[in-house]
Amino acid sequence: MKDVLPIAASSAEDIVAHLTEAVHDHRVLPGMKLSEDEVGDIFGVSRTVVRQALRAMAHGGLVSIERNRGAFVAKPSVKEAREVFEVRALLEPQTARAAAERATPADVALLEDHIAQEHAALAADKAGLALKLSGAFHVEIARIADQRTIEAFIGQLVSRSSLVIALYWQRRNALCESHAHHALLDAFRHNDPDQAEDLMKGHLLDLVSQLNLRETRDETTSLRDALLG
Amino acid sequence: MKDVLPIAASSAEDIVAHLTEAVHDHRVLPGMKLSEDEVGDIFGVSRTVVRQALRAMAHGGLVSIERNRGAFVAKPSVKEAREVFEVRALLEPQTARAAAERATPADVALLEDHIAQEHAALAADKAGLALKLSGAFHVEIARIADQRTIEAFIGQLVSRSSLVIALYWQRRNALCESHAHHALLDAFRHNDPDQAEDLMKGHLLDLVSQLNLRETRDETTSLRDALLG
DNA sequence: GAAACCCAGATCGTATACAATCTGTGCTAG
DNA sequence: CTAGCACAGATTGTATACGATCTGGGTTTC
Repeated sequence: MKDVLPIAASSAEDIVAHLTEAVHDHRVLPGMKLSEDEVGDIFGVSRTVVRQALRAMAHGGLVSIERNRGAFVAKPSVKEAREVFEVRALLEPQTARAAAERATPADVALLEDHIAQEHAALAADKAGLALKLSGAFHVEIARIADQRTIEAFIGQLVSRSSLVIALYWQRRNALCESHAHHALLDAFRHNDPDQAEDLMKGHLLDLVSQLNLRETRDETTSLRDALLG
Repeated sequence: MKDVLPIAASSAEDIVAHLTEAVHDHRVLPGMKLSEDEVGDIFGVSRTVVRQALRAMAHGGLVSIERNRGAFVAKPSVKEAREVFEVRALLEPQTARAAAERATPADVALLEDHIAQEHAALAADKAGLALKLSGAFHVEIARIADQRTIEAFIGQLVSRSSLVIALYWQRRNALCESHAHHALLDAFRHNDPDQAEDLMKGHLLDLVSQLNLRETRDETTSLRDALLG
C-alpha cells in the first residue's frame, strides 16, 4: 500500500489546489500533520516544491508551520473563527450588492449550475463536496462583482471558514444553505442589489448561528488515506 | 563597491521585513527587479531563503513573480489601485469604530508617539519615512480593535497602497494627512466610535482623491543603491 | 538595410546533500 | 516506581549543484 500511483501534480500550485480542495470538503481535517516527505511521495515531487506549496498555504491561513516541527492544517481558535465571519460580514454583503448590479445572464447561468451541483452533492450524501461547492459559490460572487482583490480575500476567508466549520459545526440541522443560495441567485437574476445585500448579510449570520463557538474538537486521520483512499 | 557588509538578516522574515520597509518608504520603487542573487548578496544568505522571502511578498501582493524571469516589485494597475482603496473603505471605518470603543490610554499614548514621529519625519523632509509611519498608523488601529485577521488584511492593503501612491500620487499638495491622523487620535482619546468611523471614511476618500488614476509612471533604480546607499 | 536566426551569458526552477533541531524511547539514579 | 537524562531516529532548515528557460547581441540571409 506504499506506492499507489502518485497524484498527477507537478507544480506547487497543483499541490496547493489539491490540498486546498481536500481541506474544503473535509477529507483533510484541522490539526492533521502535513509531512514534507509524505506529501512529496503522494504527489511525486521533491520536498522543494512541497515546501513552496505548504508555505503558500500558510500565508493563506490554511496551514500553520511550526519551526523544526512541520506543517499542520490550521486549527482556528474560537477568536479567529469569530474574526473570520466578522470580516466576511464586512466584505460580502457589499460585494453581493455589486455583483447584483453587474450580473449578466451568463453569470446567472453559471451560478445556477453551481447550485445544481450543490443539490446533487447533497442528494448523494456528499456533505463535504457540497460544502466545498458552497464556498466556491461565495468566491464566484466576488468574481461577478469584478473585484479581484476582494475575491482573493474571500477565497482565504472561505478556506478558513471550512476549517471553522470542521471544528465548530453543530450538526443538529443538516446544511440547508442551498436555500439561501437560491434566494441570492434570484436577487442576481433580477439585478436587485438591495435584496442581494440583505440576503448575504442574513446568510452569513445564519452560518455563524449554527456554529458552537465554545468547545473545540479533535480528530486525527492518516493524510495518505484521506487523499488516496 | 561590491561587498559592503551585508545587512544583518538571517531569516526569511527578516528579509521580508527589510524589503517591505524599503518599499513602504519608497526607497524601493514599483517595477524594480529583485534578483535572487543580488538580494542574497545584500543580506548575506543563500538563494533558498531569498526565494522564501520573495514568494512570501508575492502572496502579499507586494512583489510579482514571473516564471523564469524573476521577481519584481509589483506595479498595481489603475484597476487594482481602485480596488485596494475600495476594500480599505469597507474594512477600515468599521475597524476604527471598534478601535475607538476599545482604545485605552496606553493605546492613545502609543498613537500619539506615532504621530509625533510622523511630524518629525515631515519636518526633516523625509517624506518616505513619514509615509511608512502613516501606513503603520492604520495597521495599529486594527491592532487596537483587537482584530488580527483584519490587521493582516489591512497590512497587505497598506503595502499595496504604498505602491499605488508611488505610482499615482500627484504631488500638488504635500501630504497633510497627519492632520487627519490627529483628528482620529482625538476620537480614540474620547472613545467616540461614530466620529472615528466618519473620520476614517473621510480620510480614505481624501487619499483616493489625491491620486491620479489615469496615467502610469515609470522609474528604475539599482536595488543595491536603494538599500545600502 | 531589415528581419530572422542562433548562440552565449545570465537567471530562475528543481533536486539532492548535509547540518540543525526535535521527539520519543530506554536507561539510570534516587 | 518515578523522574531525569541521554541517545537514536526522524523531520525540518539551508546550501549547493545542475538543468531549463529566457534575454540580448551578433551574424546571416533575403
